Amino acid sequence: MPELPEVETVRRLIAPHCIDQRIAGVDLRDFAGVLETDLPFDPVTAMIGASILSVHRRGKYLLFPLDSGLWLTIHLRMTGRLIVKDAAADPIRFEHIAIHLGSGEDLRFGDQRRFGRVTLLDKDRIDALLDRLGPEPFDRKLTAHVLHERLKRRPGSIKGSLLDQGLIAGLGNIYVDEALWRSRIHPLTASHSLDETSLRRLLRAIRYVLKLSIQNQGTTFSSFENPYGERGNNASYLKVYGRSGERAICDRCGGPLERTVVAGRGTVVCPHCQLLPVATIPSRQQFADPRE
DNA sequence: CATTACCTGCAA
DNA sequence: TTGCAGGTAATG
Repeated sequence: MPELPEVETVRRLIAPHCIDQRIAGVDLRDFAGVLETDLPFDPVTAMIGASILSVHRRGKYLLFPLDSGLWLTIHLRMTGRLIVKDAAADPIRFEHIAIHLGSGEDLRFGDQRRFGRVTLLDKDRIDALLDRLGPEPFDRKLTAHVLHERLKRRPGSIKGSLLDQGLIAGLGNIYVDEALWRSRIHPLTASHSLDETSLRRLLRAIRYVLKLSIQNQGTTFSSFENPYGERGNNASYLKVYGRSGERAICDRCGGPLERTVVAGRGTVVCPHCQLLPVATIPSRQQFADPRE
């Protein structure tokens, strides 16, 4: 579910419910492993009584600095949901943790696939975590020139690079495919072969597709819900992601869209608009034994 | 680099 | 019944 626009949507909607709220209690349910910490004390005890100072997003992480100096972080991974509920409300589907706030409301975390994590970190650990992430896509210091410097000696496909949170933080499979379509770059293009002009187009496209989706409160494909249980409205604005199959037609040239696998992920391209340049990353299909 | 593992539900 | 899913870390 959640890439940068979905996580940002969650952040914006939960922030007014969380800021300056004291954590009155924490309930773990069937899956206690959802709450992780490296700290040498019990995270539940450490959270109770602390107040949430603010709600930030960095890449796909939600960050809650507490007045105790510790930081609560939440990563939704694939199917995590963060829902605001009255404390008396029934558990949400796949609920794993409820954070009771002083207001009488709860922040409920649920996750069908149990990949998501809630963690409690100290300053050093949060710094280490954030240091691993590349720049935010909207960071003004992130320019085509900077991207070029970082990509020009990098192996692998541009799609693989864009999915790497250490290069640029917050993109996932949906918005990588969308940005590549919009900038007419084939996902298999070798990262190092893109010149600054192409990267300027790519960066503009990344910002465009992210901003559009944030305006639409994110993309709901199957499971994403905002903290009030509502769907995002961005799916109908997608040009390629999820549009493989029969009459999936490129909005630009009218040709058929094509589904492949790049960087291990399902990928949709317009093979006409997104020209495969000379320098590409060999794909498994290209070298597959024809006898197979 | 690709593949596997982590989990579960759902559509084909 | 199989394969696939919006993510990421670990492994080969």
